[in-house]
Amino acid sequence: MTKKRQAYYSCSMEAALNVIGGKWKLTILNRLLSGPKRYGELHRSVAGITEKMLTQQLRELEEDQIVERKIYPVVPPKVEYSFTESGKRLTDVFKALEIWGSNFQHRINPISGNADHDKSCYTFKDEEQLAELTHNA
Amino acid sequence: MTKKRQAYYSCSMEAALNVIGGKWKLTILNRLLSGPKRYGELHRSVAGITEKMLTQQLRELEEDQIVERKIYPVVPPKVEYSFTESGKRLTDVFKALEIWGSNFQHRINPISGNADHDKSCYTFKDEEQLAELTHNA
DNA sequence: ACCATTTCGTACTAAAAAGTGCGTACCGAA
DNA sequence: TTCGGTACGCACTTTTTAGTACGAAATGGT
Repeated sequence: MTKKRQAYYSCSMEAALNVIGGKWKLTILNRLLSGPKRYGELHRSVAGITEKMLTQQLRELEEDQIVERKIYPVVPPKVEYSFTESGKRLTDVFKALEIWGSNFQHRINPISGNADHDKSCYTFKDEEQLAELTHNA
Repeated sequence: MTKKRQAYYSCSMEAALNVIGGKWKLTILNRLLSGPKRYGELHRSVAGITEKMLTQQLRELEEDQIVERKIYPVVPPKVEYSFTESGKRLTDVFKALEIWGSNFQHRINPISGNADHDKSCYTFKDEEQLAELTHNA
């Protein structure tokens, strides 16, 4: 059963949001940034996700051609997921979200001693760039 | 009744997505890009939205300090909504989403003669920049 | 013959988000 | 005194999304 989609988008932004908008998708995609991953690896590295949700989200990402699914004809099964070219281009979106989101969390919860709020899912090529952009407003 | 939020974000990207992730939020924010708008103006310009949803989404955006609500003490009531400074900084996120989403729609539905798919919700300061970025991959 | 391993499928349930419909306050004008 | 215009609030229903629980295939090793 493929995901229900809005019949109509008033603009491209909405289409993009729909693609990455699932509860687990950003986390899954983040894990794939460091290279292809097997189903089981993903399952272990995305804390709390059930197998059903993992499979479902991966299917949707595959359908949208964000990730590729490579099946090795072995037993027990081996399946690897990785970014497509189109998926790789989401990097700019991730960066923008990470920068704004980081500022947002500092503003909403400035005195939290909880370092969780500073976790960065996206690893910038240039870490200094993030630091700079993050604190200039 | 304020929106239920995830208790925990594994990273800032997720927090950001949560803020702009409502079904109508991108559209509403787009309308505000051209300046402050009254409740009624927004209602008329966002096709299909109900008053309940408009109010609800605006309340959430206000709570997250993305938009400001200015009440004029007149009868009948007059209320104006506009971006906060933090809200204005979402521009980078919008750009990234628009660029990627535009490519995505071309790829998913390339032969659609329907110009709807080309609607841009975000007006770039430099239109050429968009065109350039949109077609280079 | 039986078991372990890996990657799912699927019926069912629960929770969250969105949509419907109707009501309210305010005050000046007719 | 009733009416119009504006910006909502709220109870309820429907739709969508997420979670639970369990089952299945394939095959090499014991």
